[in-house]
Amino acid sequence: MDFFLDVVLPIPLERLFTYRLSREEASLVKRGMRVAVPFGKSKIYTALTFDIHHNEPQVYEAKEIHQLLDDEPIVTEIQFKHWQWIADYYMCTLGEVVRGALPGSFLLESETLVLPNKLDQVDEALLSDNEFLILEALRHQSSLKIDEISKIIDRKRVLPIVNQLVQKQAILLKETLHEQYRPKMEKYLRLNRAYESEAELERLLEKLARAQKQSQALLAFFQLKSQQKSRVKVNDFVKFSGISKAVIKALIDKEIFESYEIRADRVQFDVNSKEVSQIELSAQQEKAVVDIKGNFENDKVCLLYGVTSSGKTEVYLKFINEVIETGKQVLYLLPEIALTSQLINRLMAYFGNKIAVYHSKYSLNERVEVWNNVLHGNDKAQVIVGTRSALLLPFTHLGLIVVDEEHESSFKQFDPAPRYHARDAAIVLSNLHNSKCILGSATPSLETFFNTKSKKYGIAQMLRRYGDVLMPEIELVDIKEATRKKRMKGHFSEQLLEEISNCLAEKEQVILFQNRRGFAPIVECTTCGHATQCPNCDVSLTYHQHRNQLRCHYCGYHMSLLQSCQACGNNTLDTKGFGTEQIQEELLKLFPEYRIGRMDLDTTRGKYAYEKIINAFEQQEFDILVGTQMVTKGLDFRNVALVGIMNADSLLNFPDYRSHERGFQLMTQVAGRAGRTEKRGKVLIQTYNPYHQILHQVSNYDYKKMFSEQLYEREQFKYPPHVRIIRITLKDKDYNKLNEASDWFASSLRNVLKVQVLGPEYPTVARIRNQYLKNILIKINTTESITRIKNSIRRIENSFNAISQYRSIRLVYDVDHI
DNA sequence: AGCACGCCGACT
DNA sequence: GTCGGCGTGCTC
Repeated sequence: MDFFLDVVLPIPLERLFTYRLSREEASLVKRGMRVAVPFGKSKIYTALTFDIHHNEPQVYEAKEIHQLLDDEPIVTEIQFKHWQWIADYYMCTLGEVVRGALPGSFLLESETLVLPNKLDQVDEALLSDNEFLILEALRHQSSLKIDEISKIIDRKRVLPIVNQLVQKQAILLKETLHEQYRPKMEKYLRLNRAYESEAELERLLEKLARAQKQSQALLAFFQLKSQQKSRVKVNDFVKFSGISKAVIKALIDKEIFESYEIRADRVQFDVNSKEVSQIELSAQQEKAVVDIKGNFENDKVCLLYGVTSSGKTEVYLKFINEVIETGKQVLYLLPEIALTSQLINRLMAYFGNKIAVYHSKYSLNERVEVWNNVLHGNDKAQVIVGTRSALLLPFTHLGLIVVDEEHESSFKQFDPAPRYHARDAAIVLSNLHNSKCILGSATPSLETFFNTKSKKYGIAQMLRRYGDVLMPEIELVDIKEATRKKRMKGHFSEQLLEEISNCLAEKEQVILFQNRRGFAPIVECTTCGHATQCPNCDVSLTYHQHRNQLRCHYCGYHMSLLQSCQACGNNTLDTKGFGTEQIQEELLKLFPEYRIGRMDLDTTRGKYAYEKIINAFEQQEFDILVGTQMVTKGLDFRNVALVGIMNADSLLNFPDYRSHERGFQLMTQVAGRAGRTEKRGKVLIQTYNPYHQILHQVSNYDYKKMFSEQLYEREQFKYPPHVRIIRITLKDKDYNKLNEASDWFASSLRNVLKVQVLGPEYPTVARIRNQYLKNILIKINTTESITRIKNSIRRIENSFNAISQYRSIRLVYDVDHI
């Protein structure tokens, strides 16, 4: 009987692909292994094995697989179920989830190599110039890659020429898979066993008497060996003895030393475990623990609503500790890597090397290692701290998921599919594992708080700060008035400047929050009002001072700043709006004797840039830190007495139903950075509109009022959590075609769905990378079957694609769009 | 998604 | 002519 294998390819295609298996392969294959399969004309792709069966496909000839890449599954059954849920719920393919889940180095692709064949028998007279060049190159190199050939003959389309040469039997093509993951090997040194006995050793030392360096090396080796009482690493030995590599090599060549390699674990931390020191909880924290446990007993997800610095982390630690004692795994999700360094140090102090970290700034190889450790249930990956993609790891026995800062919108994946919300997908995952789930926040998302109100989730509250430190005093500063009276210095009100001075005089630190990076968003001509636009996107370019450049934040286009206006030629360019860079600059002038740091996307590129800035600020190498959103994210600075929000209005005036909620969260979180020790901190919020209700709710710490007001508005205007939103984006570079097509799509939706359909509308940035965009919003009542709606959307999509002009238009679904 | 194939305008 | 651009269709 023949065997056939269905596989999932990491591409956005709905269906599985079927390959033929030999009997022997069939006996080896289990679901969830990687397999290399030929795909298309000549490529080899990595796929995941799904089902084995005997149903031979009728309409095509199944190809044979290329080779199995794993001995054991690297993906678990639960993962498949979870991924399938993600694909269904977020309207993408399983392949896209696979692509987002597997560390890139798991997904090998083939590369075509060109090899010489019967070069001597080729009649050179029959060769074109290009063909001759290729063969000439092959006389010197044993193989060539396609893009190398492209360089040699300086043209893009190489394949026709290569194929000609294959026909003339001058060359051969070979598809090669390159395994990208290499375990890191460490070199060790040992003494040849022949010299183990003392007699032999003495004879050896005599023999080396004239080779001074070599006998020194030998002695040093014994010294180190007795010190370490374990294997001797070559590198350690070199460092210890100062013996050169040449000497060591000579000894190896003489077969006195032997070198050998051991696979080292790439992901290593300095372990300074204090061994689970007892976690001391305050009465408030104890109470929260009890409340959470009560909810767990009813199998409920539990929200831990604790104000900033109420000590949520200790509560998590308590639960993590309990879970790992039962031998189960813990997943600790964070919105961004930014938070990890401080938190990891803390977790490590308690749990030592049971902590593993997983996020996108980790290298491919490191991610593979964490993946394997999780899959095999290794101790050293018992607690995973990571960003949303950590959710897709192969947990085998997950006991607890903590979603910290659950309100953060960065839990929702945006650009490539799968566009999943990590918080919601985490809850599904915890159900699949029968594990517990804690959501934590000082400013819960409306959705989550609403779910606690409707008793879907449980809630535990901590409304006082740890050690009963007072919440900082928040004051609103009316800069409209101050501007009118000409009492502003740049972007600073007198009041803010005064508070900063006081603070600095007391040797305390200041954080200033400005929700915009760069120097000034726009450079505008004051004569004609023209602002330079991006040629590829419908946005004005943003000015970045440090490179004196105008940049597009959407496509990365950049140009140097011109002296005069492109439109009218006048020399009257001026900046409008302001960013972190400009604030920093003004501060340098206002407080020349102090040190001013900046933290935003531009200063935190690179793997450790973040840590560096945070550490520097902690060590008080800066007096003032100017930053964007990043400074709000749960960082714990002891010595910050003052927080200034430069412009609250820019946080509230987004044309978006969530802007008030978000503004409240952002300001409350930044405010929480102030005065985390005994002394009461202070927060100044500069605004043109001091009567805004959100600002009052922020300054009174009135989350509940904000919640009820916003919830009411969401109800009135039909927004989540009262409805679900699916956003459909259509993209095309043909403006008219896009308009026509999106009208067609929207009216079909209206006809079929009988739910509210908004749009099509242009987004704020209506063109990105030369593609025009249009959005359609579908609002679905929570009582409605979302599956039914999605099926209808799919059917409409099929009809849409049946219209040939529309087929080229890209469709993007974003379920639960934020 | 990639990638080949095929048709069409822009240059060596 | 030849090359590369882009639209179209397919991938077991």
